[in-house]
Amino acid sequence: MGRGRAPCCDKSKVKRGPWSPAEDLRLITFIQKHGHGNWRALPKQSGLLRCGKSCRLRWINYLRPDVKRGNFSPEEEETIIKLHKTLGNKWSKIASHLSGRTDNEIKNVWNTHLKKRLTMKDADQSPTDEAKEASIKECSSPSPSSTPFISYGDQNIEKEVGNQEGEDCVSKRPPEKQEPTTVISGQCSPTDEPKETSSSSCSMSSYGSNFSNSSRADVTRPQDEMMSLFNFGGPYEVHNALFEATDHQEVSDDLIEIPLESDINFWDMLDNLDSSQSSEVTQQQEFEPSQSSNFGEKHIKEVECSQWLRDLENELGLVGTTCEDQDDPQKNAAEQLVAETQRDEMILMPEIDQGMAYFSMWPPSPHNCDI
DNA sequence: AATCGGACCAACCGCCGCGTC
DNA sequence: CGACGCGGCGGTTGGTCCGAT
Repeated sequence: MGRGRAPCCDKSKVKRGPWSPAEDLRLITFIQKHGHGNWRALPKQSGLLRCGKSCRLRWINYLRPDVKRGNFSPEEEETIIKLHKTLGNKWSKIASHLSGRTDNEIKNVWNTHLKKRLTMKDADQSPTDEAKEASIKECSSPSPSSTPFISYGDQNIEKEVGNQEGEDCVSKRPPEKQEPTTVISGQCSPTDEPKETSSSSCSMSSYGSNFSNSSRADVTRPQDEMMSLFNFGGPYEVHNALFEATDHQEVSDDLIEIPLESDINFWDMLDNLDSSQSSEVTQQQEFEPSQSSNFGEKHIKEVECSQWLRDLENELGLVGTTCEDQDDPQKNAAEQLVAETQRDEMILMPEIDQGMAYFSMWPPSPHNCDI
């Protein structure tokens, strides 16, 4: 405390703004392999042009396997309201009681509608409007499809919320803890307020991904759509298996075979495909080759990468490219991909298929997403 | 069809607390 | 014991989307 605050990173050398799919993938892959022991060092080790804080934030708020996406269920909202009553703006504490929810997300929900809802209630002590109905619904008639997500297993919720009457709908709900990647069926629950449940929320479930939920942004943002195709959960279902292992720093390589930082070309290819990617600092500059050798699996990865690229090219119809050489084929594939991508304004989307990652093209426009 | 304003959310910023040296 | 580094937290902002006009 009271110490001069050192900047977390050199802002001039890091990329800022929205994360690209390639960056997400790189971060995910790196953390899968190595965990996130040191956030500050992570960007350099992974080759990301981001500050460690940004990586951490991205991971915690979005990429983490157990992060839950989508609309908050009425039960969750009720819990937030109650916890906020006692804890105030301690978003992280509140988040700790809502499994899969991040403080940032809770904060957003609070600031966007919960706060308004409460002020409406306060303004009108005898509400007869929608707010009242909504609140009644929330407590009295949870839809069978709207499984509560609250981690009621957190027994200390009642310690911290000591003044909870215990008569509320929340406390009456069974401690039903769901799998982190379970589809959030409540999104389309009839109990949801229409204004907060976009119709597209439901339709997105047709993606076949658990990332089906929710918010408008989830539906329309390219990276979200991309991730829905990951076959990941959470947003990234990558994981349940993967990240259980990651947390223990032991990831079996057969789980996901996305070429990691050992192949700069791969990441460059991805980065090139991302039109928004800044090219101020090259990966090569930031990432020292010696680091890649530390991983000791370079050769294996090259083979895997080669195989991966072959599949990729097959997937993309880029047949005819020889893949015997490690560099040129990749480069050719990348160049073709870049050309095609730029032409079609498409972005490479990865899929994980039985341990083999490959990419499929996907339409960035929501209009093209009616699968 | 175009414009505008609100809603929403991801990401950034700066401060704080804790652990380590 | 103080300086430093790092992670975490909460507030705020900027961008995007959508509905209303």
